[in-house]
Parts: sequence; C-alpha cells; structure tokens
Amino acid sequence: MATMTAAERRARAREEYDAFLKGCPTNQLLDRISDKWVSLVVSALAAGPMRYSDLGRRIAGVSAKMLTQTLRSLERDGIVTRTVTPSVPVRVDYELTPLGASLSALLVAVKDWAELHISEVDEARERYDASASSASSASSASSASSAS
Amino acid sequence: MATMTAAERRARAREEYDAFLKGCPTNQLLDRISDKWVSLVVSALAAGPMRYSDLGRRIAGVSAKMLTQTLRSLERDGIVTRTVTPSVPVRVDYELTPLGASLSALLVAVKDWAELHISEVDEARERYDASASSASSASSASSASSAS
DNA sequence: CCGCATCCCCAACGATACTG
DNA sequence: CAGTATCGTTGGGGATGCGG
Repeated sequence: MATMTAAERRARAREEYDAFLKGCPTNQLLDRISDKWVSLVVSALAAGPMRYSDLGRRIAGVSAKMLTQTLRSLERDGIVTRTVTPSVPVRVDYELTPLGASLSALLVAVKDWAELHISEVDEARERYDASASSASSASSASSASSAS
Repeated sequence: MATMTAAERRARAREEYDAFLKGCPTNQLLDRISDKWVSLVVSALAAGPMRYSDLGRRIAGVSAKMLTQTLRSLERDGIVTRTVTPSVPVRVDYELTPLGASLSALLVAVKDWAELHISEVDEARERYDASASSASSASSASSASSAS
C-alpha cells in the first residue's frame, strides 16, 4: 500500500479538503456568494428595500422555498435585514445592511463585466464551436448561430 | 380562470424566465461565473499558467471530471487557453487569456472582500443563532460552535 | 499524463398543501 | 401576505475504467 494511485490521492485530498474548508471561512463565504439566487437577490436589493413578494416577482423564476431560504441565509450572515410589520396581512421588508451594500458593489461590478465582455465571449464560443466541428469534418465550415 | 393564484403566476413567470434567459447573455455569463469551480480555477490560474495535474493538486477537492468540464467551458468562453504539448506523456498547460485576467481581477476582489469581512459575518451568524435559539427556549442559551 | 464515457447516488430544487 | 413541511424529480458531480 506504499504506492498510491491518483484516485486514492484524490480521495485523500478530498477528506483534507472537507476538513480544511470547515476551518476556512473564506471558502465558506466564497461558496455562499457564488450561489445563483444570492447574486440575484442582492442585485435586486441593491436598488433599495423590497417586500418579500416584490422580490418574488422581481426575480421571476424563483420558488418561494428558495427565496425564503436564500433570504434566511443572507440575514444570518448579516447581509440583509428582515423587518416584520405586524399589520393585518403581515408585511415583511428586506434591506441590504451596510455590509451587504459593500458586497453588492462587487456583484454589480461582475455584472458590468459580463455586459461589457459578453460579445467577446460569444465570439470565442463561435470560434470554439466552429473549430470543434471542423475537426471531425474539415470540409464544411458550419456557421454557428450568431447571437442576438 | 380570470383569477390567478400566486403559484400559477410563478409557473408562468418561470416559463417566461426560461425564454428570457435564453436571449439574455448576461445571465448566462452570470450563471457561469457563479459556479464554484470556475472561481477556484480562475483564482488558481491568476498566479500564472498551470498544468492540468497541477490544477488538480492545487484545488484539492476537485474531481478530474469537474476539472476538465470547468476548463473546457472556460476555454470555450475564451477565458483560458489550452496548450497541448505532444510529448510522450502528453502535457497540457492552461493559462488565462487577457479576457480571463480581467475577470480574475474581479474574483480576486470578491475573495479579498470575503477575507476582509469574514469576521463580521461570523459575528452576525453567532448573533443570529443565539437569538434563534433563545426564541424557542429563552432560558438555555446554546453556544454556537465558534469558528477557528 | 490527459480526458472521455459510464454508472450511480444524493442533495438541491420545484410543486403542493397547510399554518399564523 | 409570509412562511413551513412534505414529497417527487432531476441533474450535478464523484468513482471507475478505457482510449489516445
């Protein structure tokens, strides 16, 4: 058992990885941030406080479950505040904390990057797809569907 | 059918959402970026070109499958370049493109943010957990496991 | 050494129904 | 209106084995 296959080393690495991540808050946070719904919620709230149902409508394809779940975790992390107004139909508002606002600035930067460079990415994709198909059949140069 | 329940509206919204996303490149890209492995790979490559196996070791808990998959999509998007050296054991190097480098700058910013604010987040979590447990049983204050 | 194909599992998500 | 609990599905992703 002195020799270790690459697979075994990977398995080992994974165990260490798990343990490592437990104690590595940065990665926890990185994980949290690279969640699809988190970025959408934070972006939506960047414009100002919103009610729960407003968020549900604003974000469109989100289920109530995920919305609540996401908001809960963000609240727990001190990214948003949750304010309950006990009127006859209960009203709940969510708002970015200063901490959340500083984060939203970064996410906005990423969004801006995406908008700025989307054309380059599209071109790269077309080139990649074209060369990939020409690899199997060098004759026909297929034109990838161009972006809108 | 004039009246629509919230659930029905959600289902509708989801259809529109799908169609909408097809034509919205920004969201495609946002999706791609908010992938766990993507951020790790791009961060790793920010330090300079690396071989496939180096990346595998550097990133630790990644499987060969996900590493390849991630690198492929990044290559397709023009974020990294893939250079094959046909030596006896094949050697493959990956490197950030200028486009990828500009993206990595943002991801590094996010990472810096995480490192800078992790303590605030931790405090917020402890506060949240403490108040949550005191809500059900005001007497026993359970101490949340503190971070390292 | 690189990476693709296959199988398989589980946790994440959506839908639904029910409380305050 | 806001949130919880439960169940069913699905696809992400890990393990393995082969091919270049």
